[in-house]
Amino acid sequence: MGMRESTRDRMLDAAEELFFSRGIAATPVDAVIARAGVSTATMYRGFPSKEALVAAALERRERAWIVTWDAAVDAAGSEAERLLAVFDALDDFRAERDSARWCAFLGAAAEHVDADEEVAAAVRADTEAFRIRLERLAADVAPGLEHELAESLLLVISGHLAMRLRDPSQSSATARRVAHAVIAAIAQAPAL
Amino acid sequence: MGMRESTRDRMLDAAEELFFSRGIAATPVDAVIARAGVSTATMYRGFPSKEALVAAALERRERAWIVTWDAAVDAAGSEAERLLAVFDALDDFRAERDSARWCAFLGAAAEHVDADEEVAAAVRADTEAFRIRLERLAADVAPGLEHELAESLLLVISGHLAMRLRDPSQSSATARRVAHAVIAAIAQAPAL
DNA sequence: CCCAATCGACAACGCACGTTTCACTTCGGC
DNA sequence: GCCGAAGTGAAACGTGCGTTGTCGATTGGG
Repeated sequence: MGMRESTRDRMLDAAEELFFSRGIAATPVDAVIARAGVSTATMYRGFPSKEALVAAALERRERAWIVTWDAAVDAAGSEAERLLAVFDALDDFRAERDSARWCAFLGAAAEHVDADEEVAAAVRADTEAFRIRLERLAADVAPGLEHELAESLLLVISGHLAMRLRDPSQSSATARRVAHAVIAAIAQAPAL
Repeated sequence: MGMRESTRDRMLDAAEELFFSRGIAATPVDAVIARAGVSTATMYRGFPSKEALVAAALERRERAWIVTWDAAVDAAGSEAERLLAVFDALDDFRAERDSARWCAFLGAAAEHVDADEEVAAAVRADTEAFRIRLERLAADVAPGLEHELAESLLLVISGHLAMRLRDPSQSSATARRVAHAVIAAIAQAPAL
């Protein structure tokens, strides 16, 4: 019933590269199959549907993103720098793969509006994981206000990713500057 | 060659409501036609293609958004309040129409990745108009730094809209707070 | 009142895409 | 070397959708 790991990897590689750079709806299953060098039957034996393939690709990307993020946080110094390291991770992640011109989860959320429970669940899981990790880092910078700070930073990061959707070459400098202002405002004036 | 104005309006009403709430690709032309109470032939006599209909709906929405935004700016007091009025306008715009649960232009950008010149042009035009109007308002708050401030606020607004994509009921409070911090940081420390 | 423009109803075409099936071949552990 | 699992290649199906065409009814300005 299963499929060989190398085959599965090739399929997910192709799915990631095509779905998340050209768009999910705009990429036919045939294109993924051709890119992976796999037959139609093989794909449908490994994944029940296109949607399942999309969800699997999203989940694998989520795990890869966490690894990149963790590495950037570990490389940072102060608590504030560890919090801002998410922008380094964003840059690293984009540099590593062509398909990360913009956020796959943002794109998936925009394409699958109210439908597709499997994909929607992956998007929700990503957002939640993101928020929780931000809160953990924010607690070291602004104890007691980590919820507020994390929510604000989540908005800044989403804004950066949304800007990238229109202009994929956009640097993270503006986002970093905004994030810095937010951290300063919350950390320096905790009574605000 | 033309079409009666009332017919065109009904078509654009239906297009806006369906395309921008359910998604463009997920909405067949038939659905728009049915909703507008119009025949297939009539629609294709007025618009050469689905893409043209989408572009026309985007352009009309752009104009409506500008009206809402202007009204909110005029209702505001100080220069800083006039700059922050964009969030009031965002709330007003969403309250006025169901289809404004999230940003139509953000959604269109996500769905039409590299293709569709007509739609892409409308998205670019919206982003540019947005930036220019923000710069004009920002010039009164932080003279000489209006480009920097406008770019930051554009990011904050995009972030708010992206968050709404995942949770359409999200209020603009967080975005407003972040925007306030950005304005304070740039206006109070112009040498930064 | 008339005529031309506009519109509605409906059928049809063509195509692209997701999915299934089938007959056959290759791979890999026992 | 055997045998089941995994993969190939190609064809086919069903369907949904964008688009076109026809034709009779409706409309509205001169």
